[in-house]
Amino acid sequence: MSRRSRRNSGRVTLDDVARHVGVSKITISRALRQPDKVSAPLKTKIEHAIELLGYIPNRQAGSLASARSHAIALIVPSLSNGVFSEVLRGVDEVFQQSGYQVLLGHSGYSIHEEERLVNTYLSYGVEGFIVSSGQHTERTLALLKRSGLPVVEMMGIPKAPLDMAVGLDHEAAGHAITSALIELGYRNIGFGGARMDFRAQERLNGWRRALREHGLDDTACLTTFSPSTYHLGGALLNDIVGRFPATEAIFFCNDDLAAGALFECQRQGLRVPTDMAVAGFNGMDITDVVSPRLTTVVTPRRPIGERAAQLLLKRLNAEPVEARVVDLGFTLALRDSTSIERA
Amino acid sequence: MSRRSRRNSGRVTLDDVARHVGVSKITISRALRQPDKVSAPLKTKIEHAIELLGYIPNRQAGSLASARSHAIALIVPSLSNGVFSEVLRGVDEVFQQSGYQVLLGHSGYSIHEEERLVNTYLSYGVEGFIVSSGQHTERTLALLKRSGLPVVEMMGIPKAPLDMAVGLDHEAAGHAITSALIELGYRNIGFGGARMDFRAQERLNGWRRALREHGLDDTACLTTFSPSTYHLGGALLNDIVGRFPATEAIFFCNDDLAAGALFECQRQGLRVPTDMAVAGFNGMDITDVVSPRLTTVVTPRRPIGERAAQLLLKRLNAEPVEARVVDLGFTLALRDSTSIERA
DNA sequence: CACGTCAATGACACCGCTGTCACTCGCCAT
DNA sequence: ATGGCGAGTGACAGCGGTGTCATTGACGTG
Repeated sequence: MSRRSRRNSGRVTLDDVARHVGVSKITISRALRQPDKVSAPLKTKIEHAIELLGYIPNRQAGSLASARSHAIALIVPSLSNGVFSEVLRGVDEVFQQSGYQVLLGHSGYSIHEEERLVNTYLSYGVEGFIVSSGQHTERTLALLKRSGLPVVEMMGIPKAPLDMAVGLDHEAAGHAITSALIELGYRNIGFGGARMDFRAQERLNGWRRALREHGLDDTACLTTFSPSTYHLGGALLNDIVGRFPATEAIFFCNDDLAAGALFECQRQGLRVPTDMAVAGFNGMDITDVVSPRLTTVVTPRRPIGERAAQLLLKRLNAEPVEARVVDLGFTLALRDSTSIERA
Repeated sequence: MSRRSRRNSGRVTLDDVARHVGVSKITISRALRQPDKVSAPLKTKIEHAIELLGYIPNRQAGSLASARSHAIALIVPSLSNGVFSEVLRGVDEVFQQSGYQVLLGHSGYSIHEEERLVNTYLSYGVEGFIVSSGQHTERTLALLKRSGLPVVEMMGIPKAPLDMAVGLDHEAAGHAITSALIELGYRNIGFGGARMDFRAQERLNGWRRALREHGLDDTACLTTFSPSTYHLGGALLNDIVGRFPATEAIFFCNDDLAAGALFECQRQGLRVPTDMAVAGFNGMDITDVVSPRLTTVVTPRRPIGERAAQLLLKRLNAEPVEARVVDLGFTLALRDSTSIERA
């Protein structure tokens, strides 16, 4: 009697469970989704049958029938960058018990790969997006707009948000740290950048504005689009020192570069901060354990993830969202690597 | 005429495209999946219509109808751990052009969360799994077995592989690095471990075996299940030195701890390796840029990811797999942090 | 006692796509 | 002229669930 049609996949289905229990399949479906609508004894029998048969619901079929995927997409530029793994943790925490599945993708800092991912996730029927702020392709924008789905851009604060946004003002942060260095007495301040995405560029703009406001020179700037590594931090340091020997301090666009530069200084016997002051960006763990401890801009990575997830969740539940754009700010951590004890 | 039934989601469907072009929907489907079966002029018209209408295929429907999801699941313990982000890169690279979608999940080192993820991905109808080796729940094993899907365990070499496996022998690696330290002349060698998962435990076992083989003391061992951090590396160093003052060298179960210990030494003015030798595990970038450079065991993380993906892909394509278990080995990097220049 | 109400369950169509098989038509070999 | 063949296209029935509405029977109420 349990003969299967030719096309049947062989998996245990709702029908199999229903037949085993002797009820209709819709009752099984209800027992799983609206347990209070099914009588207790029947529910118990159904649970046993499910366990016995090893039934696993088919989400594809469920989503198709209900036009609900209960999934959202989170697209980050990189998964090897510690910055995003903390954001991810924040997002995960919020969505953990929400009943939504988080589909995670990484674009490798490519807006075309991002576009591909958006397309893929749309074809999966996700109900919302968390993407990182910055540039998107025209097509990405069109896809998101046409989908009508809620979108949260995170990390930066876009000038023209697609929908919602959570992050911080990277230009202001770059300006703040540079101003602090100036206040400490540094005059020849360089900039070292790698993986110059939109936000790194903004930090650079802040650095430049601060210097110009004080009538200081803003030529000691070296950047590359290569991925950021410790090694590259050391290389940038050497390049900057080589080309701009007067440099007293360098603001690196992230902590990896700053730490790499610090290590290079140690290797060369350059004293930090006496011979060279170094500042980073993000406030990663490493800045707090090296000697001297690294000055940096602490960014609220995990809160950004949490807040982005909360915003999206509210919109998914059709709850009102107080503010569509949330600036979570930043904190300056002025530490030993830029101390004032100079000659 | 384009009136929609009440249940229609409002999205553009294959039918909409078909009506627009004036052919049947199966032809549109074919134009997308088997382009050579559709005449050239028609194909062009179809492409235009798809572009114009903004049609995005519904993967749920497609998977349901074809009983193929073209997706595989990759479950790693952690996404903040740099080790796995490299594995991930290897996997991604192989699957990039394969037509398979990689669904990525992280278990947070919890076998119960892993079980939940396996269940979730099965309900998505994935066609294969890459999971990390080590302990699994009974239920996880049952689910995987019952599914009949190909499974690759990666990182370690399980004694009883579920199906396929790619990795290295962590016990042998722990033994090798400890033996190397002994050969260098160290006699009081400690072990510091955090996030003591299955593989870290194996490294510890290797450390112990090496010491015993040489009649050396194996009590200077401190471990914790807490997540591994730089800070914790420093704390473990202090604890070990405090409780086992004779310790001359410490093998840490990963590079984060080793680097943290090195930084703590620097802070305290302890000379490395003269006062204390330090070794790590994995060969992360940082080991190569700090001063002194850290001795470590270099593990083939990216190749593990690539190989795991290749194995899975072969099985998905029903190609023969030469070896179900692949040991990719490891390399000792004996560097300055364990140099022989002792007093 | 008739009636409305509510809890519990079922029947049926449909979500959007693909497997399968059938059909049409032009062309070439016989 | 006839038949066979392959390229190009279509009809139909699912895939495994869920939305919607109907049905049944027990119970409380005036």
